[in-house]
Amino acid sequence: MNTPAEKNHNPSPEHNHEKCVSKAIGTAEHLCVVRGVQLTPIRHQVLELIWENHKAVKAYELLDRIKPVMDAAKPATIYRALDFLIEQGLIHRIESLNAFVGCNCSGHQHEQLLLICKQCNEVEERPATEVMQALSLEFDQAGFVVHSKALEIHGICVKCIGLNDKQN
Amino acid sequence: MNTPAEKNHNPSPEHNHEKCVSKAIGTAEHLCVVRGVQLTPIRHQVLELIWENHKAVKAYELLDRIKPVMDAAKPATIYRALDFLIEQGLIHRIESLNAFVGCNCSGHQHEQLLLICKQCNEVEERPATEVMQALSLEFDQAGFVVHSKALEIHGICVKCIGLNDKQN
DNA sequence: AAAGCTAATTTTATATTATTACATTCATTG
DNA sequence: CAATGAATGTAATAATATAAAATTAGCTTT
Repeated sequence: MNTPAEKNHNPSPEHNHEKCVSKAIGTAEHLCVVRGVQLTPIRHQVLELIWENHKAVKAYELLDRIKPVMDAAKPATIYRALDFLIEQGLIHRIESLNAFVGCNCSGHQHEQLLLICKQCNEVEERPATEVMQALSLEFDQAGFVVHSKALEIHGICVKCIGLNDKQN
Repeated sequence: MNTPAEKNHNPSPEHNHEKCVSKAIGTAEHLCVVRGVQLTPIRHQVLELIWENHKAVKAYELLDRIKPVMDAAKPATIYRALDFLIEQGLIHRIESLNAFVGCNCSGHQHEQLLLICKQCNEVEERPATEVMQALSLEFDQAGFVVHSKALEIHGICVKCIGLNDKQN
């Protein structure tokens, strides 16, 4: 029998996460320079922790994980870093989990459809163009002026379905 | 100058709220009988409080509002009632606000698009059929099996836009 | 270098939201 | 009417998030 941790370790053979992270961090660094904002050590650290994987991560988990490196870290330390990263569009806040996840859509449409797997906790972002168009029509019909969207879907991702099937 | 409360009082001339509430409560009572579940006094009370208006309301606000009637009420009292009402599809939980709102779509597709006004705090539910269809396609493409959806849009509703325009 | 400015951080405290656990009571129904 | 499961009462605490004031670090202006 697998431990929960093992069960939730769900690598995709074709996914090179090292590359994925370095791209995300690189883009973040570049964007901050371009925008004249500071990706300070704390912010950089938090962003790296978030990018350790593609799973939704909680603020206090980040706090625990940053403490070995930054003993003085307090909730406010984390929340301020998260606020900054969200403002800069470098991470998403997942409202329905009170959690956070790295965003790899910087520069494009930032508000995407989030598919959140209950089993492995990984989050897939999808631009979902048709959905967004249908939403726009809906807003027009309602006369509603949008400021922000939370489009969060919970279920089981394709990788976990595959794993589950194999087990039977 | 208006007080915030006055500013946020935003009645629609064509909306008969008394009728609206009695319909919602009536439907709830009926559904609970049909389903063989108990709409106990506490649950009924909480449902009525939620239906006082169409605004998103917080759990601890409900707690404060129920105390005059039920002095013994504690957080668990409210959260248990809310859990029941959500299970029965009689209210929605608004994930991005940690708040709740009455649901008038019982019997139909329960998961609807929620348009949440930042100014008056009212929530409009919309079936948004085209959006839902586009979402289904997206899930199929992703191979994702959906358990639940949170589709929450924040912005300014058509009534508030009208009011704001008049003020200029 | 000193003074002044701003953004960022530290620190402490506290507010807000939600759950757990266990005792008790209530409502059926066998 | 006793047994059972559902609902409630109660206390404590966990989990999430923010506020506010003091301090620091890095600039820039003189």
